[in-house]
Amino acid sequence: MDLNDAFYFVQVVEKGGFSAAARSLNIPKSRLSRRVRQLEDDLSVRLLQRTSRIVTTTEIGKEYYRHARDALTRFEIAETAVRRKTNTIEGTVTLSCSVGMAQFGLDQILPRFLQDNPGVTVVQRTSNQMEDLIKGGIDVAIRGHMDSLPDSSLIQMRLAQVEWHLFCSPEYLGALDEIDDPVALTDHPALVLGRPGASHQWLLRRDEGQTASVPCRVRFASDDMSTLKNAAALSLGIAALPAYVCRPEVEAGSLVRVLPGWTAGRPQISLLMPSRRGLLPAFEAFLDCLKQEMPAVLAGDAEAVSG
Amino acid sequence: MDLNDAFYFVQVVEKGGFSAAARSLNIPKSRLSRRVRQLEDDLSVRLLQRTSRIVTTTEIGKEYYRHARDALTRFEIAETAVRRKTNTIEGTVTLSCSVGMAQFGLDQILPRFLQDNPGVTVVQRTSNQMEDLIKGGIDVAIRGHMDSLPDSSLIQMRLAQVEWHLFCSPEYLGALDEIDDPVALTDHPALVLGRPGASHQWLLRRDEGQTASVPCRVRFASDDMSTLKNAAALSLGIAALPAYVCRPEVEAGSLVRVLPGWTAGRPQISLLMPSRRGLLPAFEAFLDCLKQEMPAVLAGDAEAVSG
DNA sequence: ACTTATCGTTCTATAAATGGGACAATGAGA
DNA sequence: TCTCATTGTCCCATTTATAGAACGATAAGT
Repeated sequence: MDLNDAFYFVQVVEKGGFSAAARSLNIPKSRLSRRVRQLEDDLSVRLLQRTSRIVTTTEIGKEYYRHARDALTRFEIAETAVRRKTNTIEGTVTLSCSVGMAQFGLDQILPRFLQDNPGVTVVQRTSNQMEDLIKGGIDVAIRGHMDSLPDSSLIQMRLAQVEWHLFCSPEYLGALDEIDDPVALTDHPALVLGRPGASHQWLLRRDEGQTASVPCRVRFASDDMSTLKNAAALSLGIAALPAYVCRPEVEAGSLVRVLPGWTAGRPQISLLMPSRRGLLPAFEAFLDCLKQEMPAVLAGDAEAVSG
Repeated sequence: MDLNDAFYFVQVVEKGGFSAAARSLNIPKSRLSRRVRQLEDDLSVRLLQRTSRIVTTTEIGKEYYRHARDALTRFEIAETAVRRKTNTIEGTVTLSCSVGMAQFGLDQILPRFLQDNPGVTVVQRTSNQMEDLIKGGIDVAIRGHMDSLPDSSLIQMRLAQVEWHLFCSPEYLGALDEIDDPVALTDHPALVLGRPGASHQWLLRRDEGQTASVPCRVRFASDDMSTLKNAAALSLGIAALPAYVCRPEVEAGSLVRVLPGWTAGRPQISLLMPSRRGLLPAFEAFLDCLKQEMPAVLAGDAEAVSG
């Protein structure tokens, strides 16, 4: 059963003949003749009676026509629904990101995007574990990573490069006095993101390329950057965190940077998506928004903070 | 837009993958892969996200699926409606025949056929003019004709051969006494079927092959055989009519045959239909019924009358 | 009774879709 | 960690459908 044959048949019925339908569809009438006959053979029934001049629909042909016309209308609805979403900026974008990225990067960008694109729905799924995009039905993920991501079938796009710095409270820094040597931080209490092993160390790098590995004492480990910031502000130790995450506290004076000139990592922030094919305008608008806004929110201001 | 692609897509969604759908449909998966991709290209949108292991439906793919599934169900309904009629004896048969055939041949056959086939509807259209079957949406026509019918795209089937005889009332015959020579009928008042010209004549033929052309005087011309019979029974003249038409009156004694041994024509009764392709069981049952019953009703009994 | 235009069908070189295997990627199970 | 089975995609010889002209048939116009 070839569904297109039903379409051709419906056209012939509606235009009142093979030639008229052929003109209307801009296809050769030989095709119509062949396909309609094929449909009749498949159904083992005559749908049209034809002479060389006129075509009429048999009783059963009329019945088939009614149902087929109905079915075709549904297909048109299906197509229209899709085309509307491919022509207007609307639909749903599902985003995966880390909790930190959600709180300190996207919290500014997403509301603005939603305001600018009233037709778009955004579903944000925060998780500190990298999820399977395709299994999870995720359109796009934002991830930070130090080295280049492992090969996969996913499309990758670089969004920004951010810097991690060491932060502590002004009081804590005062106790340290003006230190300039990473070694001086050895065995200081560390406020660590994630689940560190038994031993932990800060991997620092100076602008000139000089590196230092500073062993430290894990005082507090958490998945949550907010809590780490608070712990640092309460002088519980030194936290390695993205610069953009701590910017408000640095400006407010509740946190200060330790060892300016040394970074605690320069991860790449990348965007991952399953495919580049057939992107909805809503999705492309979302990508454009991220590509435009993220560098300013993350890296650009991070430099401002470090300066 | 290839509607089959939508079908393939729906199958892939429902079976949860290309391979599963391919197994289910017993088609190579390469086709599914290609056709679904074609559909996505046509719609300029991604409907499925795929890795080498799993397939998930995108948001817009889900929406398209719902509508397409709906449309496909309608197509299934369309096909089922047809298949039911091709598997069971039901439907409508439209029949065209002359008024005389309706009154004196089919009046016995059609009610019996309708009783035997409760699912079948018969539409009878009586007319003494040959109608265009295809224009009129007529499935089958029954026509009498003397010579072979002109070539046409119609299918022809011989049903029976009938005899026309000359009839008059017993009183009228009594007045004639036992005539045996057609010439004796010259200028008798004729009760003529149809629209005769200024002059009219009976074309008679004897069993042995002898022929005679008898000029007569048109006293009454009508399209209606019933009226002609009545006119003959009222001794208004001599009518040439099909034997089967006058059988009841002959048996009742209100009409007698003039010149037994001479016939006033032996027209062929034929069945005409637009095509032999894709006949419904209901229609075939109708044909079978006619082929079986007509000879008995027309020719068989006509011979019995003439014997 | 002509001609002319148009109808649906048929024919055949050409273009397009197909099938089946090869392939890389990826989970499951050992 | 290392098979091994299975996933979806890609490739290319083969099959299939197609386009366009030719065709016979049929109304309409003259």
